[in-house]
Amino acid sequence: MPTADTRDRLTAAALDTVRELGVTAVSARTVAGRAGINQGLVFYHFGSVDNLMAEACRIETARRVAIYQDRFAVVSTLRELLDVGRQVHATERAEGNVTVLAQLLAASNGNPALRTATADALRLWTSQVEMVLRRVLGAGPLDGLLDPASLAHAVSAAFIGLELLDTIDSHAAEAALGELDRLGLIAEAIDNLGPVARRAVRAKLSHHVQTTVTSRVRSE
Amino acid sequence: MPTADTRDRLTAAALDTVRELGVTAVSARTVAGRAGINQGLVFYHFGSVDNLMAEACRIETARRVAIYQDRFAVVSTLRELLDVGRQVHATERAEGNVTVLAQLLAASNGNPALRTATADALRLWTSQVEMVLRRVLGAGPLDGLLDPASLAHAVSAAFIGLELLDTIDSHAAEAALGELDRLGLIAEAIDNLGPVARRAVRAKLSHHVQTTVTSRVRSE
DNA sequence: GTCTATAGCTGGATAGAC
DNA sequence: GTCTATCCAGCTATAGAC
Repeated sequence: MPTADTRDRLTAAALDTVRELGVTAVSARTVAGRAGINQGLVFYHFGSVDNLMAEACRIETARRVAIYQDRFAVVSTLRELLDVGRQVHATERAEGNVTVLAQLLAASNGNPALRTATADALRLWTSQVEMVLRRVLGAGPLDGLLDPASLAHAVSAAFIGLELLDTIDSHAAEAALGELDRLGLIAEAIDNLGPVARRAVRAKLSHHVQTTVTSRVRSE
Repeated sequence: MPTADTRDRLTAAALDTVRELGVTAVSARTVAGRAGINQGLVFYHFGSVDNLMAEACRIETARRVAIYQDRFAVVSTLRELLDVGRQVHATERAEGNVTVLAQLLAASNGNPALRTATADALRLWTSQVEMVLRRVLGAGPLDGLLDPASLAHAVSAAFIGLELLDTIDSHAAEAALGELDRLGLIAEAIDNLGPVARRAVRAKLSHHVQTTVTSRVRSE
């Protein structure tokens, strides 16, 4: 099946180009050249360079998310979530895939084809995170006070920003990630407080926060 | 002084282009055309398109940060910080300046001239955030357990990611921001706990977290 | 300082041979 | 399906008139 092979080589070459040179360096010529394939085939197989990028984004994200699915599935505490988060960050930074997503996200501005592809890709990540958060938060004292879906969006966005920061200042990104780690430990400590303190926190929270949650949910 | 006027018109037009069409749409022709100026002047005044973008980034960021400086200066509690954060997000989304920074950050990949400019620009924001965090955290029960500089990087990165997310899914970005708001309220509630609970939290935290902080600081 | 004109290049996209 | 050849648009950068 030589067709599939060519398509695969093109999507792989496109991702490599984004990783190493940034999205601005992507063109039918550079990508095809890297794949050792004629430039015209980009248009034969994908119609346009944007479509090639969109397809590559979809395929790669699905593949990466699938890799972590098993690890996400066994997370049940905040600390475990942080551990997995660190693993994902480390691996993805080495492989450069979150960077790819960040690049495509930026390039999606005023590019409808890419926009929907990156939105779909990001949703793959957030839905995974959301499932984990739902499980982790459901067991803790904050159950019902936070919205897992919204929090998942926040986490994903933070990850994207971190990966972008990493490309221009890796030291700062490393420090930031360590700090998030420490925030997680603090959250965990609060999670492990005795029942008296838990009730105190909940009492303080439930009024204002609960009303915020319900009003937001109602408006959706 | 007609020179400065032309330079200003070019940097302004460059930023407008990034805002409305994304960084990929920036070229000497599009920018100069928008400014109603001849294309060659980009090279006369700035030497290259990259340099124009870098300069525009520097100028604009300095201007935006200066606008919020007064507001940052009076922040002394976590809730006030969140309020200012919301204001910044709302204003910057309307004006599109954080989006510009996010775009340039992505475009900095493999572009040394832009890279240093965006790194400088981001540092302007983080140093502001750091000052505020130092003040806010110093008054709270977490004083000494968190590193304001690292946390400032994390906050800035999260903002960048949010603004990027906003361009492809504004609903998700809004939800994420609301959730961060709620996290802030929770933190504030903990901040306002009685002295007994405070001591309990600190006791839980201080061992593990403190050692993490000191080991990190020592390694720098 | 600003304009016109242009050289030289790269990129998107298509036609047609194989 | 893949390649060669090609057209055309748009881009960077410079030279030279004003």
